[in-house]
Parts: sequence; structure tokens; C-alpha cells
Amino acid sequence: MVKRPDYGFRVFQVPPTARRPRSTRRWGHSEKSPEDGQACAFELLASLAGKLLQESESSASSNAIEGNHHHAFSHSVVEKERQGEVSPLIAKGVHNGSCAESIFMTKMESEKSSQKCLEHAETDCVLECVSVNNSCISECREKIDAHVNSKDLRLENKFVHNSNRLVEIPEDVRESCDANIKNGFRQGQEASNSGFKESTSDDKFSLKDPLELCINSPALIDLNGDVRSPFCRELFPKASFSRHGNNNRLGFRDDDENFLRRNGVRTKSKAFRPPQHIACRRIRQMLTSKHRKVTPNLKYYGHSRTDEGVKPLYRKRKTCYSFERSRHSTLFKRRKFFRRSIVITSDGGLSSDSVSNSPIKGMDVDNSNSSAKLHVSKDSHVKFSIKSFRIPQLYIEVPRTATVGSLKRTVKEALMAMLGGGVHVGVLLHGKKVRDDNITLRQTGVSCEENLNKLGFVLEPGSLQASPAVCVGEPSRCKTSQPTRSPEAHVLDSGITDALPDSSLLIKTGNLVESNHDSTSFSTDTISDKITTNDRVLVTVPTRSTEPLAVVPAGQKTRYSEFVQRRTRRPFSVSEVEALVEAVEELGTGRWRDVKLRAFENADHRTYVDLKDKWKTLVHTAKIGPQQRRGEPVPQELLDRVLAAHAYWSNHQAKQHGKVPKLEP
DNA sequence: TTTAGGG
DNA sequence: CCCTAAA
Repeated sequence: MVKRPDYGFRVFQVPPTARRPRSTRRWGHSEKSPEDGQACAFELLASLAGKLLQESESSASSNAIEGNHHHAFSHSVVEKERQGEVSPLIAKGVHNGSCAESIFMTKMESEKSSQKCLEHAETDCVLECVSVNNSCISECREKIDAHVNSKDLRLENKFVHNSNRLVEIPEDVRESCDANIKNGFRQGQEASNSGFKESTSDDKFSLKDPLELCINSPALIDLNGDVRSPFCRELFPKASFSRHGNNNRLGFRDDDENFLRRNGVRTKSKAFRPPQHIACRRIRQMLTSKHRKVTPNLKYYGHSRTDEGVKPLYRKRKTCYSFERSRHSTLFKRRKFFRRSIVITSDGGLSSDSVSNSPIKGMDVDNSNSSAKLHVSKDSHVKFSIKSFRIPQLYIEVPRTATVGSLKRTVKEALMAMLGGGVHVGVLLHGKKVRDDNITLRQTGVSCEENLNKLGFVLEPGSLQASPAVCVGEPSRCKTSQPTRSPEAHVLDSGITDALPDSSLLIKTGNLVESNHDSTSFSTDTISDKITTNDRVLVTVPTRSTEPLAVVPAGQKTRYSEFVQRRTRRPFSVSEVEALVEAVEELGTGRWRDVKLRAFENADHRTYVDLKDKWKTLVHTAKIGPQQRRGEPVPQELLDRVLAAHAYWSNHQAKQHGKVPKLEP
């Protein structure tokens, strides 16, 4: 029992309210995914993933930790590639796994590629279509199925198959493309230029129990040529996808610690991380260090083990903030969107064909691999040519015991969760979001020559259902879906589509500006479910959990700080204020972490700094006249308590001479 | 990492 | 909300 200060504050109980039933959460269970028909592309990915997983596992067991070796699998692929025998669809495993890569290599540079080559490239098309355009998937799926089910499958290319199906290209298709591929390599083109990055790493890597699936840039959405705006969900002409090399990368990352634990071997794993990982990690660090808490938008329901609970890794202080989180091994332990936005940068009308030459670069803050053109014409119109969007990096962690099928579903769900609700578009200038929809491009400076290369577009999850809560294992173990920021995304009307010329994305200024909705309309209608536990822990679970994807700055990484997006404003509800007041009454004003733990333990979007700030504003609010207050009115009764507690604790603090009163039992 | 305050 | 010095 909490010993309360004796100034007569009454105890109140936050009325318990039920958490929104899981059944109402979209995609609450992936057994029956709503987009089954769209699983195809991700099944491809997952097939690769599954195979790589197998490979790395078997290798790990056989080779122990004798690192410094590429996986035999990798060797074989590399070797085949040197011999020009690699099919255009390439999977590659880098052993010891910190980062096994699988790459769809579909760069068909030559327009002379046979139609079969184009069909071949449909592998990528599927990915892209799935990403944004739902209507295309069935068509692409047929293509894939045709390949997969073909009798001509080359069984020896086992690195792209799983137990269920082969994802391989028929030989005749392969051969017809072979010359192109081979030539490409022999001409000194970097393998990475085709999305294939040959690892020269001789690093040691350990295997992590839960494999983390890292999809860096699974898709590029081509808006050139025949393709129209992805926002309008129109059919994508498939052929247009085949002309661009993509960097589709699957990276498996293993956990050093777990591996070491299992093997009793110590390596300097971090130091040996491949660049991809360093980059991954750096992004993550940057984001987390900025409190860019990537609250998961979804949890995954798994299928493999019912006795496995869920242990979301919310952040470093999870041990403190996750009192009840399962200690079980987890099927899907963590999912984070590191890049929570899809960014397109303009290149100021300069060359925009420079698809990133390396997966690393693609991850970098420096988004110099421009994918959009911007041109100011003499008629004072600004023409935007958006070449591609990139799907943000996803991190998915699954245990080794996860089935390939579950991995597939996980990948699919992650992507669908991110994009399934549609996307909104933000406009970035100098990396900062232009929030005012009602100012002109001229006012923003977009049309200024010097800003041509400072413009970017951001894709953001756009719908109410963009963040389904999915978790693995026993449903009761699933923690509350993490509340996320309300979108500040702006809805693009179809009017933009209408404004588009038939074969290229040209957004006319007027439409761009005027068709956007007001960005503030979202935060106000956020619906929150409030739950309390026996300890008056209050959690708000916005049903509209559509936190924008992280913004990838368009500028130089040295200016990264300029591009950190501000968190979406989330006004405190009266209930939250009540809980805060309650906690402060008991704990005082100098123990915000305790306040957080007591009353907002599950509200990950409220940091102790937030609570402290809110208290500060509450005190201020209580002091000013009611007519000066803004926002949702706080009951005067609460404000009175704020003032009382503030006065009490100020006095108390003074008397205690800074000593923190020990009120807890 | 937390606290405390200014911006 | 952000940033950050200071503890």
C-alpha cells in the first residue's frame, strides 16, 4: 500500500475500461490474412529467407564458430555467378551470419531482353505491386505461379526454394537472360549495381537465436513511363518494372549474444559487423537516441508454438517498463520500422538514374540515390518526376523454430500493415516536413532553384487500419498494441491523379497544394481506449495508430539532426491528466520515471519527459485564467489538485532539502 | 539514463 | 515537444 502524503489528497480510481478486443484489431490473426492473394511476393522473399535460414543454421552447427568463411552456400552462389551461371534471381547467403543476403537481381539493362526476361523480372514486379498497388497482385501472382509450378524448374538451384515451392526461373528463361547478366559483370559493373553485393567480409558473425529479417529496400515503385501515381491504386503496367535494377535485399541477422551463449565462444561481434549491419544499427541508434521510439504498429500472431509468449522489445528500458512481459522465448519478438517513412528525394533535375549502387548506401542517411526529378519550367510550373519509392526497412525477428510459412506471413504482414491502409504523402523541404498544406510551393521555396535538391516526398501509412495488432502465441500474452503517433500525413486526393499526364507523374502545383487535407484533422479524432490495471496503470490505445514512418532525410547525413521529425502532438486526455495528477500527488514532482512507471507504464508514447512537461504545463494552466486555456478543457477540480500538489511538493522539496521522500513501501 | 529547465 | 546540461 502506498503511503500517501498527509495532505488529504483523496485516492481516486481510474475507471477500468477494457482494452479493445483483439478481434477488432485488423489482422488480429494471420491465420486468415486478408491479403492472402498478395502473399506471393513475400512468399518469394520468405522462401529465400527460409532457405538462408536453413543454410546458416546448418552451417553454424557444422562449422561452429569458425568464422572468416563464407557460407558454402554463398560460395557456390558467388562461384556460379563468376561463371555466369547464376540465374537472374539470386539468393546469397553470407555465412556466419550476421547478414545473409538474398537478392533479387533483375536488372535488365538491355531493352533487347527477351520477353521471357521481362517475365522473369516479374519477380520484382510482384514485390512492387504488393507494396502499393493491390490490384496488380493477382496478375503477378499468376506469373510467379507459372514459374514456380513449371516443370522446367532447375532443381539444382536450390537456394531459391523452400519446402513448398521452388522459386526459380526456367532454364530457357535463365539462359536468355544470362548473357546480359554475364556481360554486366564482366564489364566491371559492380555486382551491387545489379542489386547483388558480393561480400568480401571475412568477419565472424554469430548466430542469433531469433533471426532478424532485414528488408532493406524491397521495392521500388516506378512512376515513370507507363506507371501512374501509386496513390491512385491504378494498375501498374508490368513491363515498366523490368527496366530498373532494384536493390532487393533480405538480410538475416543473428544475434551475437545468443550465439555466444550457445557456443561459449566470444567474438567481437559488433566490430565485425558487415557494413549493412553497421548501417542498420546506426539508423536504429539514431532513431532511438532521438526517442524515435518506433512503437510497433503490429504484432504478429504466430502459428508455431502456442506456449510461446510475446515479448516486445520496446526499448532499452524494457526491463523496467515491461513488468509483465513474457520471459518466454518469443516467436516474434520485435519488430521495428526503422525508417518509418518512405522518402523520395529530388535531384534537382540532375541525373536521377543513379539507383543506389550499394545496399549500404541505400540505407544511408544520405539519400543521394535520387528517385525523383524536379524541374522548374518557364511556365512557372514545377514538374515532379518521381521515379521510385522505397519501402522502408523492416526488421523482423523470429526464432529459429519459426516456420517458413510464419516467416512469410510475418514479412507480408509487416509490409501490409505498413502499406495496407494506403499511404499518405508528405512533402519535405530540407528534410523537414512542410506541414502547412495551404501555402504555395513558391512560399515554401520548393520552386527555388537552390531548393531543387532539397525536396523530398514521404510515404506514410495512411489509414486507420495501418497498424494492426498482431502478436504471436497465446493471445492473452499479447500486450497492448503500442500506441503510435497520429499521422500527420496528408491525404492526396485523386485529383492529383487527374492532374497527371498519362504517362508520367507530373503534379501540378495547384493540385498538389489544394488537394491536401488539413493535417490537423487526424489528431483530434484519435480514439483512445483506456485501460487500467489494479495499479491504476493507464494506457491509451489509439485505434488510429498510424505512426508515420521515419523520415529518411534527403540531405547530407551531417545534417541529420535537421531531419529528425518531430513527434506528432498528442494532447493529454483528461483521463491521462487525472492519472498524472494522481501519480504526482503520491510521488512528487521529482520522480518522473516513477510516475511514468506507475501511471503510464504501458503508454509508450508518453515518456517521463513528456509527463514532466505535461505537469509543467498543467501547473501553468492552473494558474492562468480559464479563458486563456486552450485545448481540451481540464476540469477545474483537477487543476486545483495540480496546484495543491505542486505547492505541497515544492514546499516539501524545500523542507527536505532536496531529499527524495520515500513514499513507497 | 534521469532530472531539470530552457526553447 | 524538443534539446541538453548535469547528475
